[in-house]
Amino acid sequence: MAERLEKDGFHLSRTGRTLPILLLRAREQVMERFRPMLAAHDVTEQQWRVMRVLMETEAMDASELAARASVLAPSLSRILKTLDQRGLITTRKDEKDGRRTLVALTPGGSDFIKSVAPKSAAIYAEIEELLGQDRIETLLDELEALIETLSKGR
Amino acid sequence: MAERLEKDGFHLSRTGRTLPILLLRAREQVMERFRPMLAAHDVTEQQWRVMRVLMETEAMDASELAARASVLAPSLSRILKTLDQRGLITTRKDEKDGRRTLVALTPGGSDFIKSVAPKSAAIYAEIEELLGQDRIETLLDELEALIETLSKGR
DNA sequence: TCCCGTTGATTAACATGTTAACTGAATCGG
DNA sequence: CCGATTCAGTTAACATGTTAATCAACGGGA
Repeated sequence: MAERLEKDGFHLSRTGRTLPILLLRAREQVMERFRPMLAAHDVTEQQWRVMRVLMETEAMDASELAARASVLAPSLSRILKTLDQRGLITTRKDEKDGRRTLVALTPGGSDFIKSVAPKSAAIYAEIEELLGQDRIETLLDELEALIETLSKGR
Repeated sequence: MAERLEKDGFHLSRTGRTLPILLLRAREQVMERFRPMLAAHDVTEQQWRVMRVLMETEAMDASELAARASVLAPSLSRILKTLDQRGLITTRKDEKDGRRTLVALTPGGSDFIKSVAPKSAAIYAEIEELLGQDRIETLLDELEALIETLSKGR
């Protein structure tokens, strides 16, 4: 049973020991290690994520891209505009369905990722060394289970 | 060992199976359950967090408040301005140290939290029921360990 | 074919995240 | 006591999060 605060007749979990806060702080600690690298290459975390997803699977429509990169549609619209202006991606209309926007990396975008990827991998390896790969895998499994359970549960 | 992508001579962990993404998605799934309640009371997630922290320990300076609520100082400045205008908190200068701003809930702010807290607790209870308290505690422990390790590790 | 509800995407409006610059207050060293 | 430095907080500027509104393209049914 989680520790509780009992005060003035109401109770709440201690703020510092709740899923929302600890998930936020954990993510913050992880991202802190990537931030200098991302800043050095003048890309935001979200822009990097979008390009990485595109690298994994050539072209795709904006909806799928948003879902895979965990970015909301309005944010993606702005991000794509920025990346397009920088020549890192291109967009075109889907000829089968005029509503969809197909997005793809340009050769320059692909080169960009390939040049930065080793640094990203190195940082992730540092984290793996600090935490231990087993513990990370366990944690990833539990996070996936949480996501699965909450996304379906009632 | 984490699964890897090998493509064009570079490799990265699969985007969908990394700490940054899964921590983000897990938090998103959790928050999704609180959002309707927060919106119904016209407070943002961060505003709610700030007030909850204030409820736990009467008054405190802005720096400590920011740290406990996991909000950056610039965001906190804006949040405090908003909450002050709504009459939910008050601020005053620390007489011992003129640089510090002391923040406290107003009686109205305290009442607000007490009135909303039961709904928040009910939602958290739902989540506990879906996931199981044991698994949540385990997850919270692992997240705390991750935070501890990464915040100190080199 | 035409109407209409749905869907993919963008835009708008406001709040927060993020970094840097800036202000005022406290502190340290000479 | 003073000047330089450090510290707490705010402001600025830009990017993203979040919800709602908007718009064009689809698609089904009368």
